[in-house]
Amino acid sequence: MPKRVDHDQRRRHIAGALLRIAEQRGLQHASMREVAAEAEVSVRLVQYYFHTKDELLLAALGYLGEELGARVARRLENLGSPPPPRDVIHATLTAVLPTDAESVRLTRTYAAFYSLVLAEPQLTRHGAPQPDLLERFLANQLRAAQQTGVAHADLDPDLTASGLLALTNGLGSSVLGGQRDAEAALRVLTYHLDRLFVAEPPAAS
Amino acid sequence: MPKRVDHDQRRRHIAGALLRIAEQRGLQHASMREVAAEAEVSVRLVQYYFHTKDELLLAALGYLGEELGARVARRLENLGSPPPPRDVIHATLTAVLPTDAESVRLTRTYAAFYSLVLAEPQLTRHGAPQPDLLERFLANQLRAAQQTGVAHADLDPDLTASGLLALTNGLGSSVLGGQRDAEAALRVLTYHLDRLFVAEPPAAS
DNA sequence: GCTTTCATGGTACGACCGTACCATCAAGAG
DNA sequence: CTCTTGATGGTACGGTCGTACCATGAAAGC
Repeated sequence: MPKRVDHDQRRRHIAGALLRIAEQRGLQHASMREVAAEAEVSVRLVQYYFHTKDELLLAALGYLGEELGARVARRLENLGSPPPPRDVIHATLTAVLPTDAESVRLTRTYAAFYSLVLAEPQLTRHGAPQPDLLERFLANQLRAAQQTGVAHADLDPDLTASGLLALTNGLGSSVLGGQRDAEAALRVLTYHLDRLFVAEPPAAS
Repeated sequence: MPKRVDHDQRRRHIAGALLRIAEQRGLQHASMREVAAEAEVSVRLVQYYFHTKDELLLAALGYLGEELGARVARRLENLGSPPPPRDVIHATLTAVLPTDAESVRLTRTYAAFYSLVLAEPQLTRHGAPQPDLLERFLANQLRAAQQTGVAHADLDPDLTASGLLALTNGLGSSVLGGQRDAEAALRVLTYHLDRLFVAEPPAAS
């Protein structure tokens, strides 16, 4: 046997190069040659680890999803234990709002893939269950907040959770598009979050 | 002089072909040759009316903006006079939410341009003042609704208007992405709209 | 009636694309 | 030691891209 190589590491390295190009210059410039140059490997090697360009794109999108999930998880771990639902919701939403360098990078890269998967849905035939999952998570946090009395009781948790996620995505788009800066977006998000929770939470029992 | 031709009409015809391709197959497939074929003209003619591809893209984006503005205006005209602010807001937001065939077409086409202008901002150096304008319009409608007592008085009109627009854009993205159908999006939007207005408006004075 | 000029067609050029093909090197198996 | 095989490099092929170039009708001005 010749030298064995960690395929997963190589694939992540190359896919990372594609994600960097996608974020900085858009997927239009993510050709096999450009990706190879960015990863500092030969084009042949890109072909070797990803037999076709579609496979490379799909894998890169998967890694990107992993990165975003890891960011959300990391931010949730940094909260106290048990974390107040309001902090959980705030941390989750600001994790996907382009406010710092990492979230700008992630959301910009996602945006680069957005119109591609719109135009070629066969790339991701396994329907992404991610967003639905996040919505359910947020709705459950809202329900918990209602039961402890910190969130208004008359809220519909499902509709509110859907709205919060859509609001955050819309704000993120406007930030990336330059129509608003991150602080303004955060102000809008915080304002709407404030309206869901009671001003004076009941004294701890 | 030889036969004169209405340049504006020819440009709209060709740009319309590009917009059709962008909506149906994405801007990746909007090459000069494909646009010419879709418009049923020669490639030379596309070059003649748009000296470069960037000029074609930019003009098409402008025409698309015109179309969307016309749709919003048309829907606003169909309201009674004077139209209640709540109806104005609802009509404006549902105009940009992909609920019927026309709005799906418009938002899909916009989405196709989105990542392009993110990647190549020099395409639109004249910063689009459109969204800010729409936000101000919505904020003013909210203020009017507050003064007549149909909207809650403690709302911040600017932050609320920004939120409504971002919410609608986020909902639109999820509809186009297939994570939600149009009815579900409309349900979320209506729910949030309902929360802004008082349940029982004061009797007309 | 010639000549200018707008509108249009066809095509060629250089660049880049994704991918297939043909090699070579090196390390473990026998 | 040889042979198999995983990892890698280089390159060529067919295709499409945006654009430049060279044409040709046809209508209006003189």
